[in-house]
Amino acid sequence: MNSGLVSTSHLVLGLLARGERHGYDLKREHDLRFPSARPLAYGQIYATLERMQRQGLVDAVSRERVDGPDRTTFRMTRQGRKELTTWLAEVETPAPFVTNLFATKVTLALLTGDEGAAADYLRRQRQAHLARMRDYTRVKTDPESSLSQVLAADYALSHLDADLRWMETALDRVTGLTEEMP
Amino acid sequence: MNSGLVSTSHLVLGLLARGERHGYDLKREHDLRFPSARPLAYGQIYATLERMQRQGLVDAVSRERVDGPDRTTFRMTRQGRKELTTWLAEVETPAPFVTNLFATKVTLALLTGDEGAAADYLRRQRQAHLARMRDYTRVKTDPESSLSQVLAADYALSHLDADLRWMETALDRVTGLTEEMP
DNA sequence: AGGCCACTATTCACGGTGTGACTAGTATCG
DNA sequence: CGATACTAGTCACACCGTGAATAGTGGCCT
Repeated sequence: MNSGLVSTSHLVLGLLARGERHGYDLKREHDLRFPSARPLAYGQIYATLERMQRQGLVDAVSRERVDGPDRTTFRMTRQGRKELTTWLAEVETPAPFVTNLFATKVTLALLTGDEGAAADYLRRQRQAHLARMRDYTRVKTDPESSLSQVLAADYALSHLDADLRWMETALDRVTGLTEEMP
Repeated sequence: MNSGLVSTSHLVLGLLARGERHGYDLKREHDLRFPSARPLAYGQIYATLERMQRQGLVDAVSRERVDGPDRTTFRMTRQGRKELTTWLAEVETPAPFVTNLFATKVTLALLTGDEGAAADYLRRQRQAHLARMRDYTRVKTDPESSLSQVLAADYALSHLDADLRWMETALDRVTGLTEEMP
């Protein structure tokens, strides 16, 4: 399940859909619209814009100075618009492979022959997840929380819970395994 | 929730824990141990090994020819062993931010002012998820499936279900929104 | 008046990460 | 004896992100 990755280009494209923007602007708009999302660095935006320009998705409109240093304004090209609508309509096919970090760690721990380490890891990881879930639950019940924060918390909670259920069964299996050993 | 990323170095380190290996070997062992995982390209392994060597995590042991082209055998250094055990014991702190691809798409679709597209996307994404879930359910009930496949399917299913629940509420919200419009 | 800080806006060098094409040796099979 | 498949690795390249550096403007405090 890697269906959690958002390409920076598409993000920028989406933010440009409403009109011309310069890099600094895009960054602030991003932070405003996606407060709970993965942080986006300034440098990242400029680098992405340059790549997108090379690919013909955006155009540098103007270069002028308004109360401060020079700013370069960008707009979507027709091709960019097309790419955006395609992407927005495109269903994300959940990856045909499964990336489960916990399973990988446990498997590798067992491979090195250390069942104790595997079980220990699982127990501590479970504790960490439970703690994180308590945090999100607090966000949900906090009347100060914004709607988008509550929605993000909901999403996070259900995925943490999914992880947790996997860990419980794995733990049963691993401890069962070690107890069988003489 | 980006707790689904496995760094290639750690993976390689784990596979090297049982003894010396050369790149080609590592690739095959990976495919054997992690059949449901993200595919790992040969080139990726060699590149990773080189970086790890630079970082002092592995050593090139020997360079010899055995029934075929030259092969370079690698082994973990003491530092590599240490890094591995640290990593294996290290609890993954779920990211402090939430990456929700579906939410991002819907938000951007709404930003461009296209509620229809947003709702439409959600409906089709839901269908895709349901289809994928049927696939995994089939894997689970298939007596031919290996244990690791069943476990992977379990994990995938619960996460797909978590996504699905998020999409259902989002869909209610978006369609409610468009119906309010004149 | 002078100094400092905060904000705006961008650039640059660099490093990790992965991809696809290519080379090259050996074995096998018809 | 030629084609093919498997083994093993190299290389050039592109993407993506980071942190530091640069540079202009305005405001505030003393």
